[in-house]
Amino acid sequence: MTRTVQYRELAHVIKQSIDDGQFRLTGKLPTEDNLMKLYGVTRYCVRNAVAVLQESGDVYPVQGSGMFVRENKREGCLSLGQTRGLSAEFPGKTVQSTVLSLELEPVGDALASRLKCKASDMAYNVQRLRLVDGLPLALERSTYLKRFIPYLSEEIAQGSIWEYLRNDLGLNTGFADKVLYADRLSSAEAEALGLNAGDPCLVVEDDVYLANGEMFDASRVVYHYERAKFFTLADLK
Amino acid sequence: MTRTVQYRELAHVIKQSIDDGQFRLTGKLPTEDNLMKLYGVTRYCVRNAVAVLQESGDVYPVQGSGMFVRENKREGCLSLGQTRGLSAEFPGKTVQSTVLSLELEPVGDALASRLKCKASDMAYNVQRLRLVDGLPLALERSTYLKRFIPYLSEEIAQGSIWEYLRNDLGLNTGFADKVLYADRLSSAEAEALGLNAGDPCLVVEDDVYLANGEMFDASRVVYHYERAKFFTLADLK
DNA sequence: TAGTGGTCTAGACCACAAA
DNA sequence: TTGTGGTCTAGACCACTAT
Repeated sequence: MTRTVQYRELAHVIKQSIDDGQFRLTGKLPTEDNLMKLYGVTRYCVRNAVAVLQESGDVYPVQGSGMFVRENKREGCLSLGQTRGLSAEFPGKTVQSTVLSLELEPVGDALASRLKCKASDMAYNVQRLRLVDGLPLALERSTYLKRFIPYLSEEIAQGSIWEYLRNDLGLNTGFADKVLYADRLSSAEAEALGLNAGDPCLVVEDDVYLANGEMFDASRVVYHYERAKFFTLADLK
Repeated sequence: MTRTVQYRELAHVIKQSIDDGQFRLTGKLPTEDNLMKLYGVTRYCVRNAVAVLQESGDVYPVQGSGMFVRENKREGCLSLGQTRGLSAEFPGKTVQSTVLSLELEPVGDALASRLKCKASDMAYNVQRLRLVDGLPLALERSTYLKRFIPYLSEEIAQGSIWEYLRNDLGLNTGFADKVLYADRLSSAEAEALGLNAGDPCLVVEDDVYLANGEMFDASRVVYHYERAKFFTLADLK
């Protein structure tokens, strides 16, 4: 008998079935009763597994009727709700990063309050131009507290910092606060993105936290307004 | 003994306590055990109540340590995750709407596929300028299927359509798909918002669904880029 | 080692939808 | 009326944190 978490695994299996189109005929999942029998688990596990899929927007419930399959992404749009790094957003495409600068320096007064740390705390400041299939998509400036990210190099920054943090450093990421707004491009930003100063842009500012609630990253990303659209789900309950 | 849903009520009570600052000293909720004893409910109810607060971003869990209180809104920002109408976003301020047009007409080919209905289906098309404390914040064009919204008037549209749908029509709203991007203002849009043609703007396109999964509203809102910022939470698990 | 949240079992009854 | 998801009880043991 396996003694691992059952419901996450079950959620994954069901998600696979959805992607395989196994429920396309009815548009909904098997009943909880059937899922219990199919996978030999209790109702608790089934409901937990389905709850995972609800949160990710893969299904929605209709009491008395069933769990219906739902699209949780949009063609050509970046996902806002579940950030897993830009690389994960473009499965078929080439995601590259040009590292414009990478420095280890004190956080400074301006960011210290935002990062809830001392101004003298050390941090990696990274500036990258993110390219998708060779075209500039976004200009990113990110500050990682050294306390949590002990090492960062230009070579790593050229790839996916996100995957490095999770897979190599084993960082237990938790959640992020995001602020979005439209603005005008500065001349420096415009040049990097291949646009003109004053052109529109979409700005996303992230405060990123570990699972234990400690903030480790503050970032500001300026997106090319013609190439970046975002998709997200909202609950209206 | 009340036979109503306990956990929603409990969630509400806990939320009140949070807002009252009762957990400010420790920064976290009482333990599950204590909540059980405090409110005389089982652990199931406690965990469900806390799960509600987790989803809304009011708390986050740290296994072995506690449920910590978290900010789920940002000063001067609109909430993206839980739309309850613009009026609900500005508790202290005056939210007005100038109705630019309101017509009952067939959906037409362009919107029919998006609304998953026939082109001949009737719908209310509403255009409104949303003002906060007298200043133009956004220009909204929304299409409501008559099948679900049998009546709509200019008087209603001057107030909160959202509250009308929920409180008066008793509509059981479910969820919304949102697409966000930056763009340039057309001359008509610019004039309404008090800006210049070609200026940046933030566009939000919504597909809004009932709890049973039927889509009843398609909208496009163009926001004043200097006055509208959005705040949202992301899960990184 | 004690405290705290996470997972799981095996039931029961309620609320809503569809036939 | 039957099927299906929603709420609830009363336990048990596991995993992680803090001391």
